[in-house]
Amino acid sequence: MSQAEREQLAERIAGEIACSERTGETLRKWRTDFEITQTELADALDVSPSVVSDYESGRRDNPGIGVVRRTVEALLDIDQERGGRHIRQHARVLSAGYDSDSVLDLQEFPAAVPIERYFEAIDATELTAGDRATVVGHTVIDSIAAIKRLTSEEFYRLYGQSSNRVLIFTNVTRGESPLVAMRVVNPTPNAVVLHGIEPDAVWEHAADLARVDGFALGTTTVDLEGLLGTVDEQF
Amino acid sequence: MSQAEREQLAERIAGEIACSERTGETLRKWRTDFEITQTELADALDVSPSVVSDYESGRRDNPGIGVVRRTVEALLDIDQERGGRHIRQHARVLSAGYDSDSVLDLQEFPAAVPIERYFEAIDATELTAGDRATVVGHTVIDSIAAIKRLTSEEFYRLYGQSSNRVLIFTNVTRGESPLVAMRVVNPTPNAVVLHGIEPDAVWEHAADLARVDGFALGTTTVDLEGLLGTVDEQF
DNA sequence: TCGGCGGTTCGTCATGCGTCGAAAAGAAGT
DNA sequence: ACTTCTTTTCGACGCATGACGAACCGCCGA
Repeated sequence: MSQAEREQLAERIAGEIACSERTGETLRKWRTDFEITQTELADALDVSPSVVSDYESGRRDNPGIGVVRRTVEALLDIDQERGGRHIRQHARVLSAGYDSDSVLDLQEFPAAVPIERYFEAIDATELTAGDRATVVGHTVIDSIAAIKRLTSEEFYRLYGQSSNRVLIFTNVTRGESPLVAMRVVNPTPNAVVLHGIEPDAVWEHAADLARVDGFALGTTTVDLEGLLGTVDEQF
Repeated sequence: MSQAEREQLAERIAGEIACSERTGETLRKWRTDFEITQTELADALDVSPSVVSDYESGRRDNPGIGVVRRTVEALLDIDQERGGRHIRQHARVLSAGYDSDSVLDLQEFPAAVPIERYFEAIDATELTAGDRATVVGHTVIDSIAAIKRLTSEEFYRLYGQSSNRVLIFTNVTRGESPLVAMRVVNPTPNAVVLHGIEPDAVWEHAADLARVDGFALGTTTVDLEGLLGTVDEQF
């Protein structure tokens, strides 16, 4: 996490907070995203915990940018002290030019990983075996946020440059739209994982579509934080 | 300029302002970038011009985020009323995933443009003719900001995906580093333009290097605003 | 059942933001 | 030199922010 990357990340978070309708909620969103308690944040900011609560609950709307800046810096500082897992994760997404509401993680593995091994690690059930045996990275996409927020150029970039990777879609109910999207893009990823649903909840044609394009298809229900942690450690 | 793009742009600008050490200067930077006077901005915000001046001159450090948000919105509104040239320009850069301090513009032309015609439009002097006859887009890069701010991944993306394009480098003294960079990347662009220097100020080996990789090389001294306007209109 | 921990609510107070308007100083054009 | 437009400077003032601390609520683990 270079200095430049850190600054970019800080600006993005600060921008989101500053432009948010409900500052407090956004502030809280980022604190919880970084897995930091109000008390810890308050300590880092050298203020009383009630202050943090007051901001987040919106008692003061329109906080000064100083508060926002200091808060963001504190979040990043704390994460950095703890090894910088969240910073790294967001920085990866950012430096690839995406928005971390839609792209939850994006990672290159140092070496190719057999798909079975990957599925095992994230505790996925395989619905369809694919033609290609390994993956070299993964991209985790919030399917709803992506549909709503990405521009067509970004879509193109995101899906089109995902050969040899696994795409994980979160926030799916049956997996219909991700699978449809995969039919449209070219080249296709090596594997697709639908997150948060059971195998029997999957859209009936999903397996067929996966077969047509020759990618592996799986589902997993492990919680996302855990999933990302595991992948970070194992590959 | 979709709603989503506008919001993203707003967040970026707001983020930069919020994280800036000297808020006022950054506020001013963006206002002038959008070619808006203090008076116009004040009108849009429905406050007296002195208020705008006070912010920009830093009489109040630590403005509330409300001020920042409203200001950014006003800038975007005004530009939109005027046709949205600056918004479009920044949005193009953003949706390609770059930072508008380093990448000043990025544009796809509807049709391939002969390099001579492009050079003519931007009033460039050709130093070396290239192998390839046309370009399909241009990318304008602040060479110093790029060197200082981009991550290696972004560099790779920026230079590597620029085949069939023209790269314009601003903020050059002799054009040494851009030309060296071009030797390293692959594929190379179809043309390179050094902005802001006269032909005889160009680094002595520049033409040779351009010849090796077969791209056209030129210089231009027209001011950047004008250049971007012209390209916007003509192609 | 009782701490302990994370979080919320609220009364209180000083400081500084947000705003105005008037006056004046620069920058351009005639 | 005179006008016009943009920007700066400054005194003034009300009210919101930024802060504290004490009290309080829910939840969890022992």
